Amino acid sequence: MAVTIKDVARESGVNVSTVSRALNGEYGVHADTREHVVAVAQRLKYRPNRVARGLVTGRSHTLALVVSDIRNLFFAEVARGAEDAAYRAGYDLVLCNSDLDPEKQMRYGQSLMEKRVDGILMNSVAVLSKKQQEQLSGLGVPIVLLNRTAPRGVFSTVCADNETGGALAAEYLLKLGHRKIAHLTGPRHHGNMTERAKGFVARLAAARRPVRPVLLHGKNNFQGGVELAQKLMAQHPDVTAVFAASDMMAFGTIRALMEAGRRIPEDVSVMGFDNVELASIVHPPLTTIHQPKYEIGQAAVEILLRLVGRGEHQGPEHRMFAVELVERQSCMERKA
Amino acid sequence: MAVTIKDVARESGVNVSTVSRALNGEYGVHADTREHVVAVAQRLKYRPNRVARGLVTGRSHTLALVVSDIRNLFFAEVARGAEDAAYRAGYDLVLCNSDLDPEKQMRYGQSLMEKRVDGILMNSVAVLSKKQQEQLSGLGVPIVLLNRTAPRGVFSTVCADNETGGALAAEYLLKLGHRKIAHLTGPRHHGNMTERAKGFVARLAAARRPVRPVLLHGKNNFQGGVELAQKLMAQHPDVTAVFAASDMMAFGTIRALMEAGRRIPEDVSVMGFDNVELASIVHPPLTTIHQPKYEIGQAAVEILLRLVGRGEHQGPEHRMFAVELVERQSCMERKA
DNA sequence: ACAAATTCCGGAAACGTTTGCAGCGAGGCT
DNA sequence: AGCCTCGCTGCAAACGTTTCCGGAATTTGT
Repeated sequence: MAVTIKDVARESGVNVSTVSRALNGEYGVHADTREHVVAVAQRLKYRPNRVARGLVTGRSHTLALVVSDIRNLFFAEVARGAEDAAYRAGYDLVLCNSDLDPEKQMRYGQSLMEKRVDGILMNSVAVLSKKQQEQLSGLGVPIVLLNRTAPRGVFSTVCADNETGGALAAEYLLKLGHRKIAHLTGPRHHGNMTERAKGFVARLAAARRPVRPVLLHGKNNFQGGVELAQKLMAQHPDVTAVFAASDMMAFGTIRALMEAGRRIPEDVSVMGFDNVELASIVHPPLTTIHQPKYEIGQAAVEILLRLVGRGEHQGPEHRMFAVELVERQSCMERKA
Repeated sequence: MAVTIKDVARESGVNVSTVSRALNGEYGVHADTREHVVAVAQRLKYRPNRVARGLVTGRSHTLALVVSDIRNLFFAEVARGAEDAAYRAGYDLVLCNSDLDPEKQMRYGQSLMEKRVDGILMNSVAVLSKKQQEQLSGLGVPIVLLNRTAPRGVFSTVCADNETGGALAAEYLLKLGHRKIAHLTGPRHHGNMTERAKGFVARLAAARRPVRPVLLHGKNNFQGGVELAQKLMAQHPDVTAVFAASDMMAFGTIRALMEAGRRIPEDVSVMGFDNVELASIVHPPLTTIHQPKYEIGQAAVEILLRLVGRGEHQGPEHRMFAVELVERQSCMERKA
């Protein structure tokens, strides 16, 4: 059906190997013949079959991105950064949604392996058992994770400086004079969020007059924010500031607080984390910690590309991005 | 390196062809030998090389999704629906961001072709020239579009009933008593949005006392909404209701209106289209037209799968989803 | 009990590339 | 003038599967 390298070879009167070399710009083929072959290939609209090439070279020129849910704005940004970088390098990016389901995650790992992807970009392996993690790393394909992981040394990692992000939030709230503070965070095994919490409570504890925040765990999405905020109001009605571990959770807490008649920021200050586009859109505009999502995705595939470059994966690479506080209107000084 | 079918064959004392048949569950292999082969394969942790298989079968078990930008919430939803459906069928989904750039779009088409994807899910070909469109359809791979397209018959399509969506919006605003109405829409060649506009103005014109809305074209995102709203206030300060062609644009117009001191919905009613999750989150909660984004993505790959099923692509399929008005708090009756 | 049909399995071609190796001619060096 | 080198090209193997075809073994039918 399609025109193959053989057709080009026949049509231009040379051997397929010559065609291959000419088209791939290798040394050892005369300029004239190369020109001729290229011309014929163009005339025939020859398109190399990358599957066949992949079979012999062992490289598929494909990367995979497995996230919990692409509808999460954070991952959408990361995905865009990753895809752009992959595109520039001539790689494709296959998208996988794991919902953080261990079984799904492993099945994706297997399937991607069978398809011989050259590298995998994964948001977390925290939900996997030790054995499953080893199984993954034993797949022989470089993997970069989107959070710092416990067993450093096996996987590469790219992430924001979550810990100082948490510290920044604490500092800011402290500066505003808040003393009754809560932190609404995600599931317990969520690496990035635990780091945010860690930095947050550490900084609060290190204050001249230390404060111990209320800590609540829940789902990392809008609904989770709503639920946690309701719980918070029931259990600790006196908090004046809450730091949510993600913008989506912050949106949820704002919603719940408002519905309960609290004003933001007059009655309670709310902070988020991520700085998604919507953070500047909602009302009130959300004060939050910015992390460079697009750049994270980009950096991740760059690392991946380097890793696949040097055959057997050398030592993993790690990269951490700085975060910064972006001050908007969801926080204010504690009223005296 | 990896264990191949030959290893399994040698280890289990049968021919590779038998292994292949046994593992693929074909007829013509004794139950005992199949069992044995399967056991050996499992013991050796054999994973078939899908690249090799793809080379001979001509099927890569891969679909592609090319959207303008995955960060667009609409596409993120569609992508999730598509990926879920693909996953269920054992297919992979490669993600491409075109920015609606014709060149990028064509390059993706070529590249995906070379990789022998089995089908392509594309949001629009409107920016492509006639010739480019033919080139795409001549690629020999089924393509389904996310909007109704002019030259019906070549591509399959899946979309919401944008036209009656527009009509619903008109009807609603009319019912609320509005007479000075504006419609903020996207770029002129945006298929779905022109349909929305069409339904909208048609319904307004069909009213007992027909009204002709102000029509403004701009970018389909938050910033576009801001700009259009500003322009609108300058040119037609007397409008009492605006229908934005997407939720993101609606968010932008709300922002611009509020900053100009207008109250929503007391001074001006605002409607959107899409019903993204955020629509219920922002303040005020946005009245909008719901379209089933997830289901659209899902349906699109289902069609694709059917199309690749029957080898040479038969006639294209078309599917349209119903929309519905979801009433929240961004609209109210025109004050007498 | 013999022909025919059926079941099971092995051999080998094929898919479309890349790539190591060898051959061949021409040109440079001594 | 002979030899070596070097640039260019063809040949063929290899990548890991699937699948067509034919043969052997077994079952069925009469």
